[in-house]
Amino acid sequence: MVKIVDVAREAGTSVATVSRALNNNDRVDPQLAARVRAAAEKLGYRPNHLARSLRRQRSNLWLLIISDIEVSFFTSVARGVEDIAVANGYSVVLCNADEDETKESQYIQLAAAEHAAGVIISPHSTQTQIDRLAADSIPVVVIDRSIAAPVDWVMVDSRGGALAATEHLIRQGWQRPACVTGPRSAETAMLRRLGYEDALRAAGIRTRRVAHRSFHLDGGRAGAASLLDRDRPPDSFFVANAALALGVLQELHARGLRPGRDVGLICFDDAPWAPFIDPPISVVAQPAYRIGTQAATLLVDRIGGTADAAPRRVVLGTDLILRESSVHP
Amino acid sequence: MVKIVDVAREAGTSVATVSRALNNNDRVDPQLAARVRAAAEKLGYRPNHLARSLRRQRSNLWLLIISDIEVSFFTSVARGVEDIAVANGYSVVLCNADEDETKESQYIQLAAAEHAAGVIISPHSTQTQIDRLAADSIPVVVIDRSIAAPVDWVMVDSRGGALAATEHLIRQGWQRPACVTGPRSAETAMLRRLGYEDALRAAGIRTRRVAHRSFHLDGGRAGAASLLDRDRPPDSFFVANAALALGVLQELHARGLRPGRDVGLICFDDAPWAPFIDPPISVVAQPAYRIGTQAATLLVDRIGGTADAAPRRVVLGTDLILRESSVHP
DNA sequence: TAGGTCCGAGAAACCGATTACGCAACCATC
DNA sequence: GATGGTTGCGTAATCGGTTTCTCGGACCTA
Repeated sequence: MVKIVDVAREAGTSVATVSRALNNNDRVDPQLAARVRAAAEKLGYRPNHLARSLRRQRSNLWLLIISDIEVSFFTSVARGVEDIAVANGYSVVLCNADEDETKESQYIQLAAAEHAAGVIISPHSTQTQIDRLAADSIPVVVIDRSIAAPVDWVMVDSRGGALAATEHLIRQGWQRPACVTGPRSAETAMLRRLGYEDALRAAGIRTRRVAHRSFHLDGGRAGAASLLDRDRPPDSFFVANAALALGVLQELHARGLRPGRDVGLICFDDAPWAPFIDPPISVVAQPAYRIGTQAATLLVDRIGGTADAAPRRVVLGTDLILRESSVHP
Repeated sequence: MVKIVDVAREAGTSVATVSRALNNNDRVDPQLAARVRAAAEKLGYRPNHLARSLRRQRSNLWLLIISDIEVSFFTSVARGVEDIAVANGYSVVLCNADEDETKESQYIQLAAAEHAAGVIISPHSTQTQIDRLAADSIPVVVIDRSIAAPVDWVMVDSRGGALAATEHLIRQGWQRPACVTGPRSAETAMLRRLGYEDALRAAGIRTRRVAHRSFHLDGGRAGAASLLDRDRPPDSFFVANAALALGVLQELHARGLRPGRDVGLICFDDAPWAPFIDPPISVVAQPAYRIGTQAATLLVDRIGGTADAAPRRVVLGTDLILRESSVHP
């Protein structure tokens, strides 16, 4: 492993000059700098990131802490984050907190131990200890969920998306829309419920048909079943995420109900399979990749800029993608 | 940030002893060790990973270099890797090479610069410069594709899986199976084609119906179209991965052909949506999570053990999951 | 009691970069 | 021509741990 002294010797100069020439933040005679660069090139010198980070008290690693790596929404986010990170000379450590508070807090500790340059996190709950990062002055950007602490965040307009989706169902002619959403503790679940209720209110529909379940396939199935077993069952569903929607689809299928004919169906998240289900599913698409790039851009700014600039909040809009599952016959 | 000298002062001992006590690899008086641990606990001491890694000449980071982060196969692998890594005190840097040779080689450089403890990689091609890692004596485990270099790897029995899938189609009564697979340069694409051909040979079917396309939706659609436009078109499809299968589905749909009635269809990879397509898709399931844990386990062993132990190769079997798309009416 | 062995712990070197500090050369000003 | 300010570069301190080296004392043996 060739190190900086080797380059210095080759170029006939000191290590300080090599460092300055290669990081060109300081004044070095252009000719000398060229000689240094040539020497570095010739020897194939690669700076040791560990040494550099130790001295600088800051590595060039970002931690991206997401709640579930197998959810396509998060992988798209991750891709967006990574593209921007790499373009700015950072590397991304992907951490899968798995909806587990303990794991999440371990990763937050890790960020400190590795002296991460920054953290992007979709917090498990409002209890998430963002302040620990602030204590080590590690910049943070929060995604997907809002948070009380004064930090940058990027969110999607969940309520607005839910409103648009439910309005669409009603405009199609469905009379009794229901909402299958996530747990009350999840902010996105609540916001999507609220958007659904906004639409009902606007349309003068009194009966709220809401099921809160865990954000998984089983939850969707159970939620749909409980709603369909009511006295005046719903004729259409607004579902708060893709995993839930698969469960709802299962239950509908089991009861011989076909979306786009017997019931209406629209859900959050444009999962890659949504167009290929029969019938293709109407969705509220979240700009997942853009959430990633936006969050990453905020982080780059925050790292470069002053630490105490006012927090910036970005709310991205959703797109309504209409397919066949929501059609009223 | 509390550091090791603070702990030493608190415990009334030297930094060397603190280091030894906390890493308990050396003999320290148990009572003293307890005092040190108590002091560390009291002060909330967290070792600085950068300093440790610099001295040890090895960090506790793994690089996981995968070819496409949005493919569910790889996210499952990633999850498997991460679970084992974290259990062994490592953290995983997820690197998305995006089927791009340049990006891949940058990540390989990064592994050296960060003095990664190990690398798990699904190599872009046989040209992948694994040897650069060997030069820095960074342990490597290769996944998904085999490779000439003497390294550990974990693969799936692609050929066997393809054989089983095609045999199944033939046994169902389909007469003219075709194969839509990836580019010739991809080993998995070729192995799956070979398995398909093994089955044809065994059944005495002469006509090979094969389309090589890129491993994407568009490739699947184009491949299916070209096969269906032949004089004696296929009546069934063995498709080499899930993205291709979506394209094939599109093309079938466009021509009014329904899997499980007009044509047979089976594909590699049990994508999360496969059971929810109408009709549900029969698949050859790869044990993606287990590939991850296996690779990670090999890496842990390799890091701990001698560097020049003989390379170990693991081939995991596939599971045939039969749903409706492959049924012969 | 003297001499040898063993064990635990402290002092100091070390990992490889960045950077504070200081020196020398050069230029401009009075 | 002395003074003061720049500029360009080298020396050495520094980041925070781990590990080697060394030494003092306890223990054992003769």
